Amino acid sequence: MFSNSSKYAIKAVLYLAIHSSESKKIRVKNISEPINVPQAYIAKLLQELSRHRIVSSTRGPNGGFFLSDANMKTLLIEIVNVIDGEDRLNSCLLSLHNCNSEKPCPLHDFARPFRTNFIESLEQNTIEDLARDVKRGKSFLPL
Amino acid sequence: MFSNSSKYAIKAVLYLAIHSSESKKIRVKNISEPINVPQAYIAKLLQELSRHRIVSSTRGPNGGFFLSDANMKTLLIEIVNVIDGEDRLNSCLLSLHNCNSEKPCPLHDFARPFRTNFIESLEQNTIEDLARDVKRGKSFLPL
DNA sequence: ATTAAAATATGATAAAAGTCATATTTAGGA
DNA sequence: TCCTAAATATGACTTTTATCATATTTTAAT
Ligand code: FES
Ligand code: FES
Repeated sequence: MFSNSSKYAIKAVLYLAIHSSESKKIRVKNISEPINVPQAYIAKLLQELSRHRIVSSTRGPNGGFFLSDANMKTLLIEIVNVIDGEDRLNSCLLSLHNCNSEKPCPLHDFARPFRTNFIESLEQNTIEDLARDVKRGKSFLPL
Repeated sequence: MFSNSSKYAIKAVLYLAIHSSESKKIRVKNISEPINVPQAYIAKLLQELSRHRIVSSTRGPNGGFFLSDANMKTLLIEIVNVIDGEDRLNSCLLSLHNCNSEKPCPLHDFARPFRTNFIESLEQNTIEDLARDVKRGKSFLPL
């Protein structure tokens, strides 16, 4: 479904959503441990996310990563698209490329309802929404 | 969702379901082309499937692969499990391992209803069912 | 029996995904 | 201004997945 990298990215951004703010930056060392991802790996992913303005960062002493108010509105699909590319979630289950709902492949109907639904969830929900669920005890960490 | 190998395997078995029989064996050369998978690759997968009695085969002249009546009853999940292992479809979206419906991770509810449903389809439908859909014009090839 | 045609077993190579290492740049504090 | 702490850029290494190649075994036909 997601690549490993996307899972890591989501975990990292969610961690920042819950624990960081403009006035409380977190450095990569202190992100990697609680989300259980190798430091050098998550550093690279955060840099990529930063380039796409999905997370914010400042360098130097007391620098680190954080989510701005705007960052909190990031849709989950944006994170996945940046890391995995736009095709991964949409491609045919059997990788047939000229298939669609008019000419569905033999597995199309097994998965379509779910997939549509799932992708819509990713398109409609923000990081802020996920963080809120956690705060309300609707979903759980640790990551 | 599926690995490439699983997709190939499903395509190959489905092709056999539609075109082969005990009295009409098909050799690997004549499977690989219509399903659009490299010959050496699909050969290896068919051997693995054969070892697990998901397809049948005989060697020597006029040999080849085919599906016995029993093979036609193979559940789709069996193919996937043989090729991808049993965990791939079931693991948490964020790869958290101590998560369940009691303590769902932040993405759990996005995907669970659909995933359960999808896996059930794979557990309930056989290759024969897929082939029937194709024959009835409910779903389409080519692979 | 001999030969040829097929699957089978085994392993080598290539490409992609995941992981690690390090030199450079930026920003803050002494 | 100079030093230090942080992200950034770049690239090397490792593991997994995908792909290709080949020698062996089995079976059928002559
Ligand atoms: S999943 Fe194959 S046609 Fe839609
Ligand atoms: S998908 Fe993560 S807990 Fe179920």
